[in-house]
Amino acid sequence: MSSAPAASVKPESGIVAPADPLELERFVPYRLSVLANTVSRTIARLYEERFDLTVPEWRVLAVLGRFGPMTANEICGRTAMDKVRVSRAVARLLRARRLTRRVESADRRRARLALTPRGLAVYAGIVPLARSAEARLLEALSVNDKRQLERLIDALQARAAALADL
Amino acid sequence: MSSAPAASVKPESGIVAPADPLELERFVPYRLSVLANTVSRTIARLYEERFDLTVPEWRVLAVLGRFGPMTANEICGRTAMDKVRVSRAVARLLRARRLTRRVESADRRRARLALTPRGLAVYAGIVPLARSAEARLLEALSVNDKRQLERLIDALQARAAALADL
DNA sequence: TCAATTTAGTTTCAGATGAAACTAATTCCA
DNA sequence: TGGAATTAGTTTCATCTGAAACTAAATTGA
Repeated sequence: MSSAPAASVKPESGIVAPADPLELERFVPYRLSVLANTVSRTIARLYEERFDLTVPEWRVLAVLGRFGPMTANEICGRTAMDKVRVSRAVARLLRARRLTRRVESADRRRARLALTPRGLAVYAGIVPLARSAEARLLEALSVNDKRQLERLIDALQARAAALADL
Repeated sequence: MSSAPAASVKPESGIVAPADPLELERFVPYRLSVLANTVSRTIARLYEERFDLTVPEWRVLAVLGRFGPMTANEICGRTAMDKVRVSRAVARLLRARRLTRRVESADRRRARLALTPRGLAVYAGIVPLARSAEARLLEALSVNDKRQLERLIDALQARAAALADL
């Protein structure tokens, strides 16, 4: 593969290529994006078809399965999804009778969402698949590498969140 | 925040919650996804509006800027994007006169894509922004951390790619 | 030599997405 | 009080997305 002339253009244009062109394949934001997509798609394949479940729906099940009933708003906070995504995921889960929804009498804008037995069964079916997929991914790493990875992800996430709301 | 009862359901249903519910917030695939999205959106904000450019378009400019003219297919290989995405990004860049397209006479299915001066100017304008955004993100890490990060990303990417096409 | 297959790239279709507008309920405060 | 502002959640709209079907050109092989 030519790593040769790179960006060049008629000299008279006055515009010149950067002396040091950016190498996309070493650019950390790009690599993170490609990695996260590869991983996400691989894991999603485990449950999408088998359980007719989208990624946002799986996340909703995951937090309800772990923490018990809560409102859509609380789900937003625990899944890093915005309220539109959560609303749609919840709507679809309700249609499939995987959730119930009870308007709170204390504040009738809110509704408490809970897994039905059917929803719980889906959740219980996916958890081991998700765990083992994660384990297979991390097989590539030593115990220490895994510790480092967690630490680095946390540090970067904190930093990225700080930069995001500048 | 209740970390209390977690998934439970009418006992007579026969379905029980996993003894050890999955903790989404520690699940590596989830964390990678959230991190990559936070980073991507932050960086995209730098150029989306200012240059009226989408992420796929930026990737196309980035590889053409670095490697010089190539076909859409070669761009696919260098950007981890499928041909549909590349085709659309290229179409939009052509409309904006940021690229030229010359059908190859040797094989008239292919077309050689190249930056116009205008496209090169956009590329040259973004490169320093991208670099400095990456630098600010990585400020959180020590020199050694950065080395580790690159190594871990590479290892995970290789592993994820291997698992993806099982 | 020419029909079948492969390859490059585009278009179509059926969702998925987020921003912004919206509805309905609650809270705030003059 | 009661109108303004806030909050929970939904809908609308315009765009993005990937799978599959498609077009056109090149290659393969009987």
